[in-house]
Amino acid sequence: MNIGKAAQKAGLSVKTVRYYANIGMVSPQRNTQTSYRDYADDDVAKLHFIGKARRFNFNIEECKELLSLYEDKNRTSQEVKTLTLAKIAEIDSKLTELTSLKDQLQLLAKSCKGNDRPDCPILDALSIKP
Amino acid sequence: MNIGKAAQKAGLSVKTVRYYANIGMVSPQRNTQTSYRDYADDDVAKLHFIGKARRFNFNIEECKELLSLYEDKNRTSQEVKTLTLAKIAEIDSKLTELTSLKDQLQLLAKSCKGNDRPDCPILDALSIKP
DNA sequence: GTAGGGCCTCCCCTTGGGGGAAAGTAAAGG
DNA sequence: CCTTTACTTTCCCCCAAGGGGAGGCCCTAC
Repeated sequence: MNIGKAAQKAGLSVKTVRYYANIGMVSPQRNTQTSYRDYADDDVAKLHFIGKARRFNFNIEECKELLSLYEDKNRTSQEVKTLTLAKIAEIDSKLTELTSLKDQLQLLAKSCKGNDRPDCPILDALSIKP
Repeated sequence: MNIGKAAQKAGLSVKTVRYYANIGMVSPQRNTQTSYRDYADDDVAKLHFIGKARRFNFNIEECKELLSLYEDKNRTSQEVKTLTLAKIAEIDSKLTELTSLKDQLQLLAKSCKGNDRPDCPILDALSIKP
């Protein structure tokens, strides 16, 4: 099938699917006359797989790893689990960081009256030396 | 002072400081002979202010807003507080999203034995249609 | 025949700078 | 005074993960 149909089936944009082809992640056959990309059902399954992995915050490089594991019938489940745990840890540290930021901002916001006067503890905090 | 000294005082890289000059966020004087940027203490204070705001996850455009409020002695504290609350809300929605991702990944990881066998519920989940 | 839509490649754009080249400048050492 | 070294300048390319659009084929429908 053509790229438009494949993209639609996989729930991705045509641009995205073409990008994945360009970086060699999902390489469809080519129609020799038209040079149109020709996606098999198997390709669409991969695209769909990648789409889900991306939504789970795996980046392109990690998606490539997952995809090669997905295609390797001899992989161990441990290999996949390791990647997943690493991703969880990564998300966790991001969560910690964001939570800390939020807490600090909330403290600042609470200390600021938010009225018509110019004195603002938030700006004061941002100007304090280190 | 020269850019290196200013960057060091502000705790930023020279590249970053030059970038902020290029986008018109902190515009130092120029030495007319050498065309070296010449940072005043006031400029360094702004750089430092921006550095802190960036660490609070404010993007460049928001930093510009904060900076103009910072420089405007007639601003109301409400204007600043509004920006801060918006940033808190933004961080909050990011937290929600990441937490949901983490929960889903943890469910998957828990269901995967992580052993030498090839059967892997994680990959299975990624291949399920939607 | 021609109008529309789908597909192709190619190029520029995004954020917030990083890396490095080529060339001018300043400060320190012999 | 001369050289070396450190600093600064502008300029250009690079990152992720595509998005937007131009210009040009290809196919189908009317």
